[in-house]
Amino acid sequence: MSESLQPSLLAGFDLSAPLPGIPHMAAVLPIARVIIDSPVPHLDRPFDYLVPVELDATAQPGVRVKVRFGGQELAGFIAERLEHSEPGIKLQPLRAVVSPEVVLRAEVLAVARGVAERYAGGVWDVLRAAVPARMARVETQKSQDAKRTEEAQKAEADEAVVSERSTAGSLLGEYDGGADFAEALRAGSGPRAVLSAVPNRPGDWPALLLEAAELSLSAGRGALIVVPDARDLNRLCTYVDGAIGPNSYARLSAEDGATPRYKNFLRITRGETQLVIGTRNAAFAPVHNLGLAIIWDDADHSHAEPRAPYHHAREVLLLRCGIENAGLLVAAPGRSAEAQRLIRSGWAQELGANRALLRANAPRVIAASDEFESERDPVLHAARLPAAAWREAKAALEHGPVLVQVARTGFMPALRCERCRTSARCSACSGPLALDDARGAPSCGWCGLVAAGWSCGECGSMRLRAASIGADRTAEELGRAFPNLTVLSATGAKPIFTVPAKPALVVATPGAEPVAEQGYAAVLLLDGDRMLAREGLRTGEEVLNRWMGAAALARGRDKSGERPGGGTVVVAGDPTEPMRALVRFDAAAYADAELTERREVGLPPAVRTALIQGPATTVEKFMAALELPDSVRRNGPVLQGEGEHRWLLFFSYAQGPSVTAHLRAMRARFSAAKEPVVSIRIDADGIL
DNA sequence: AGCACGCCGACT
DNA sequence: GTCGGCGTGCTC
Repeated sequence: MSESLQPSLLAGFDLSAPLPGIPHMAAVLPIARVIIDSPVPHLDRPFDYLVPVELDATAQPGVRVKVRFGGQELAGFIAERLEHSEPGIKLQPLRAVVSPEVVLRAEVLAVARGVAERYAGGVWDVLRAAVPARMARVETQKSQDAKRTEEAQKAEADEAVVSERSTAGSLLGEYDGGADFAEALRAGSGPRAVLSAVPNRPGDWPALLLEAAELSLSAGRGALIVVPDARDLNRLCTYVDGAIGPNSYARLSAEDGATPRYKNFLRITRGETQLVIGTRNAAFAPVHNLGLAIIWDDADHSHAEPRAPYHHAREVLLLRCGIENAGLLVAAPGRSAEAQRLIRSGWAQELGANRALLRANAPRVIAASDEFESERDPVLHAARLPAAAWREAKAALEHGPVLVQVARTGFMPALRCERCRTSARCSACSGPLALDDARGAPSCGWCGLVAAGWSCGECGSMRLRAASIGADRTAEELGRAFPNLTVLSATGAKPIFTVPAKPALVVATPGAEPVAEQGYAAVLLLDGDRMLAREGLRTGEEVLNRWMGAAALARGRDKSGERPGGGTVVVAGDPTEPMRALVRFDAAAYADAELTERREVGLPPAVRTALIQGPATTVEKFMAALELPDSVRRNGPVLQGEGEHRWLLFFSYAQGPSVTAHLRAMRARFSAAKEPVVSIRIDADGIL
């Protein structure tokens, strides 16, 4: 304190300070380490501030604050309170505590930092996904609301337990190793497992997941279930509402709107509930003492965040389970290669379905490759229906609804010149032309411009034909093949969630399939060849997982008339490996074979990847500056449009942390040197 | 994005 | 000798 005179002397000269003398700071832990809201990579680190005495009580770790930073007011979170800061830095005081609610718990911050590190991104970008926007109203009105419903909720839950629980046995116990897994959960330890769900069990997958979650709750630990989208969320929530009551858990989804999202988030962070069900951002939900995290259908692309740093909910949960010593259950109708890798590496155990269980519950699967047979019947041909599929559908329609899975949405989602077959493009932006219904004019899929007087740029012809058939067109053609029958069309844009147990044809795109009340009597998978024709490393795996998702909606095969007209799945197309896997109903074996193959050729997910893209000169400088071991494979530069370069790095899981940390540090250096932004995407889907 | 600090030229 | 140009780099 030998310099104590100097600061006060300086403060005396500081005319901008409204009050004379030094403001009063908190007596203990006067330093707040703050994570600031800045998109600038080299500012992606905490900064220290002084805590004024009047903010001492509320400025706790995890609260939202306002701070002054380089001449501007920024939002931030307090990461921790400290006794001392780095010497030689003149600290600013905190400007304000926005709300005393602890919205960023220490474990969640640790997870966010881990995610930022793994994806070479900014912590704040992760936090934006992890912590919902504040809705000030919700904070005050909440508590009384919770009290009021508590009584009703208890009564409701008790009642539900009586009606549902008595009929439910152990669904987990049906899987190999499932009983041990359940026992570990009940004991409060954090077991890790992967399973492919057997369809047609009581309550279906929602019952299975809830059973696992409740085992964790029974051990006094929290549970978290992450599903891909609103459709699955609604299905799961409906089941859970019926089983244990609507107030026994918190639902967390960005699609529910800012107010309900924040309201439910507060219930979780205040510890009012330990069971959370939600979509991808719920992976960060501040569940107290998390004991089990569950991810449903991790192969679904909705689990990947579309904004930087493009993290995947499965990877978030993997990190989180390590940090919080919680269990993990990866469950799906199929199997992702990533999930298979967890089994292979011994990190997770496989809860296998034995053949007897599968035989009793899986639908019958038929491969139909008889193009020429349906070629003769113009109606079947127009509906792209192999004769075998038509026969099965016709028989199944006696007993219930039939699902038809097609690749694309719309009516004619792509058009081409009738004469020379050049694909039809928009004259303004070169986007693909599409037709929405039988009568309308073609319009651009990108800019929406209506192409009234189209003529082919190659040959001058003015006539168009369909390059692909969408769900709506298929529905129309099927209506002709099956007259007097209800034909429904379900797509992402026009969703249908459930259909009654009555004869009907339900045409749907992958992921948009409605659930049939007592299962579909038949499921027709029509566009396999088209879906498999798409370029891409993971096409086969994706198609199989989409098929498995739809096949899981079919009834089980005939069991002594208990369910008349047991479920049949017909898959149309040329015989392929994914098709054989579907017939065996064994996505795990397929994923395992895929993983073996990827390991041999050194491609993801047997290895990890980093995609580096940006202005050519900057990217080349960036690549030259990287100091990575020779074992990191480099692929590039690939020209990417106007003056853009793209590189791809391949590295092992063991190298992962050091590689992503290095990329992150290098990006910060370039940012500080005012170089243009280099985009980095780690383990991006669909790039190969 | 602002703000301080710094090195050089013009003017008192 | 002092004031002020804006260029570079840091921001608790």
